[in-house]
This record gives sequence, C-alpha cells and structure tokens, in this order.
Amino acid sequence: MRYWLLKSEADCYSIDDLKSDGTTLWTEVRNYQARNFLRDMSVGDQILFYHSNASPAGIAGVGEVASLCVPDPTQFDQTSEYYDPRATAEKPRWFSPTIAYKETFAAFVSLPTLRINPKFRGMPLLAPGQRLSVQPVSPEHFTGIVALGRSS
DNA sequence: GCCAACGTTGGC
DNA sequence: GCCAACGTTGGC
Repeated sequence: MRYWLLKSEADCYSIDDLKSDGTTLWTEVRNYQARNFLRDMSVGDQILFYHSNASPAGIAGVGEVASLCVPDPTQFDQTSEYYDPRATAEKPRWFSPTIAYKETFAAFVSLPTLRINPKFRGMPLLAPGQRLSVQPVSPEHFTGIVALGRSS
C-alpha cells in the first residue's frame, strides 16, 4: 500500500464535500507529473486530503483510493474549462481515480505545523515553490500526520 | 490581491 | 530542441 497527498481548493471541494459525497471521481488534474502519480495509485492506497487556498492551508483528513483511474470525462466535455481538444476516446490524456472518504481530522494539521516539526522535513509538500497537486507521501510522514490529526 | 515559482506554449 | 513569453498555482 502506498500513501499520497491530494490538494483541493478548500472553497471549491473540501473534505466536507467528500464526506457528503462518500466517493468522488478525481477529475480536472492537468499536469503530467500529477497525472502519472494518479495512474500509479492502487485500490486501498491512503490519501491525505489537503486544503489549499485556505487560511491556513493544511491537511484536513484522510481518504482512500476506491477505484483505479478511468479517462477523465471533463477532457471530452467541450463546455468544461478542462476540455482538452487534443484528447480522444482512443487516446485520452487525463485520468481520474475514485477517492473515498475515510475521516476528518479532529485537529486540522496546518502547513505551519508541518514546517516547524523536524519529523516532516523532506516532504515534497514543504519544498519551496512546489505546486504539484498530487504527491507521494512516505509511510512515516503519513503515520505522523494522522497521529497529529487525531490528537486534540 | 500580490507575487514568486513553476509549467506550458509556440516561434524560430 | 531552445527559450522567451505567458498563464497558473498557491502561500501569504
């Protein structure tokens, strides 16, 4: 089993939205490196759900990969701002796994909290200037963040 | 809303 | 295939 971090703009799709949906198709990723990570996901992989554009930004809870990637339907939708004219049904360019809700942290784990804790040094999330919306997470970092999130 | 960092596009 | 211009991300 592997561990990942998924970013979502908090005012666009938050952990509460995932909770009420139960599962969601993770669409609209338009970055090749992020796409490749999505394709690497296996059913049962654990997801840290990160709120970006929040104050503060940080990790709100945990999800799980419920199904492997399918072609992202928004790439074929001419009315979508994520429409990609270069994508075809035979050769889709973008892919979406299904993510299931697992838990909302009792204690939101903010970005500043992660930065001051030497345990999390080396996380890609904390690297200056990184913007990738899908990132791998080490088992140690995942466990440490979940422990912080469950504490109150 | 600012702006630094980064990815993508497209002319050559 | 280089690289400048442009657009986007995302923390603050």
